[in-house]
Amino acid sequence: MTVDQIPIGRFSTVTRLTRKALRLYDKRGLLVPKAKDNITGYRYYTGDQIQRGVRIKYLSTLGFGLDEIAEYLEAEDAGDVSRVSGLVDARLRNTEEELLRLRRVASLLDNNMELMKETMSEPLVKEVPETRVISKRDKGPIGETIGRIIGELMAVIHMPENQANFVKIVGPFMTLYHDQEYKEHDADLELAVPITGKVTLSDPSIEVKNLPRRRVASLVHKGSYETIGPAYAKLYDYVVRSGLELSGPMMDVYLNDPNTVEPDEILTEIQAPVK
Amino acid sequence: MTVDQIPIGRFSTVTRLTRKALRLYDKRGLLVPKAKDNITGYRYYTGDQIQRGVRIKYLSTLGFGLDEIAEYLEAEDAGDVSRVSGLVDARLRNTEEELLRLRRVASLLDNNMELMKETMSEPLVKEVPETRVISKRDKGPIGETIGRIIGELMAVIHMPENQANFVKIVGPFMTLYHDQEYKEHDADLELAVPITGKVTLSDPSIEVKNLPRRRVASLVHKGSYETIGPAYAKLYDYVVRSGLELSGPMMDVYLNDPNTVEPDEILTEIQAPVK
DNA sequence: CTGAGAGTCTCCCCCGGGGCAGACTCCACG
DNA sequence: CGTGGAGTCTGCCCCGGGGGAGACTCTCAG
Repeated sequence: MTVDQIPIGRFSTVTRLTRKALRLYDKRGLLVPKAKDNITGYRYYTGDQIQRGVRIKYLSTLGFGLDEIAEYLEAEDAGDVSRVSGLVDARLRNTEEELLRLRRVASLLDNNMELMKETMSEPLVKEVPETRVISKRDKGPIGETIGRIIGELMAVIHMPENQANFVKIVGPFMTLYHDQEYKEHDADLELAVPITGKVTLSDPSIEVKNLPRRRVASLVHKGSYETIGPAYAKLYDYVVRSGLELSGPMMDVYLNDPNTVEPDEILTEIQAPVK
Repeated sequence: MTVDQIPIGRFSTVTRLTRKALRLYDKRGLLVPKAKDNITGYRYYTGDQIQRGVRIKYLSTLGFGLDEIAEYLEAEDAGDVSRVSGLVDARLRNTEEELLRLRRVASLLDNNMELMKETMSEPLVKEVPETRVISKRDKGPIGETIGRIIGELMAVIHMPENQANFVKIVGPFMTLYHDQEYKEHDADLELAVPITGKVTLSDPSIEVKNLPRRRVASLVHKGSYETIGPAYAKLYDYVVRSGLELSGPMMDVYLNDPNTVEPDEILTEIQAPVK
């Protein structure tokens, strides 16, 4: 069947994958042409490979990465329905997060910069008393990880034993940034929330402890997290001008609930520990 | 002022730009540390540079590329309001397109693959008569370019002279893919729409001509463009099985208006010219 | 049979950084 | 004054391809 000797250009038009992509998939082992003339190096695909090519293209427009696509196709061929739908669910969740983010971005671009003035309070230095908190420290991509850990802490607090012991949240959630630099994808984060009551812990990575009394420079920012930049700059400027020195991890304190409040009504207190 | 000797780690926390990003911006000339110890290579930033860093971070979360950011900041410093708002508008348009696309993707992921069956007609071979069209051929990113050219053609058709001469659209828009392979970012496209009446042309790149009579293998696909893959595969399979040979650019014919109809009701006819 | 034009090959640099290795440097403490 | 740990440096490979160069090959027409 000479019909089944499809060169890359033709295969490209029918699968709507670019040549560049096809060569890459060949190298990665994702879609290897059935025949390759190893004198000239020409790739020749067969008719059966079109299905796989189309599948790959589709999954790729849905936003799957190449490794995920390989896994997906493998699971599909093996009839492993749960693995397939797990991958789809994960992708759907990512897509929806991205949608939320882009909506925020679009609204910022739309009423451009208007709201950026006067969206923060004046910085001040204050004393924060010792606080009993439940907390967990972990590493990961900054946004997801914060959400995930908050969920885990909430789960512990709402366990029947703890509810029976009247464990209660008595202050806002806060994030401690333990890195000495800003990281986005592998940040070292600690989430903490003030509580009362006798807590039973099951997960060893979650602990109850006292955040020590500390002096902080602090400032409250109003608006979505994307616009928090100037607040950090202002707080730092204030610290330097006051002749103070930073002495510990920065903290974000979530004064209201970002999930229930409009994005531009979100209140975040930034605390910078000083000596 | 030793205070103004800010090493990269500290500068990173206060601007929320990663070190990697800062080093890149240095190399690209976007944000060059005021001082660099050229024995040790250590970068030292100053307090004034924080503003610029914060600006860059903000623009970058809005989705601007580094070149655009440089242009934006330059225009902003020069007080060139129109250039700034031009950049913002362009970004907003891109963001909104991306939102539309992600919404389609999310809905595909949600009711996963259910609709993919029976969303295309059986392929057939037919004779298409010679047709008088107004058309324009151009290169560019596939999605945008199609939209743009359609807009240009519509503008010509709706010019007063042409309306006075009863120029009318008498058939669906169609795209001819002139590349011998699939391209995404620099596709060679021709948009055409059947018309009647005596047309006055102003733009030399737009022409009125006859699409010659031709024999095509054809199939109608129902659904958003992301799911069109299997239709191409099926049509190609049909062509090969029928012992036919492809002989010209593939065409997409838009049987209804993608902008007014629900995404999964979109009808696209695919035509593959055969000998 | 030969040439031209179309198709294909590999290699290299680009985006906007992330992750890591190996080497160097800074600062504070003893 | 030395040393250890934290901070920083450069350089390399990775993502998922896009763009282009320079060389080779295929096929069709004369």
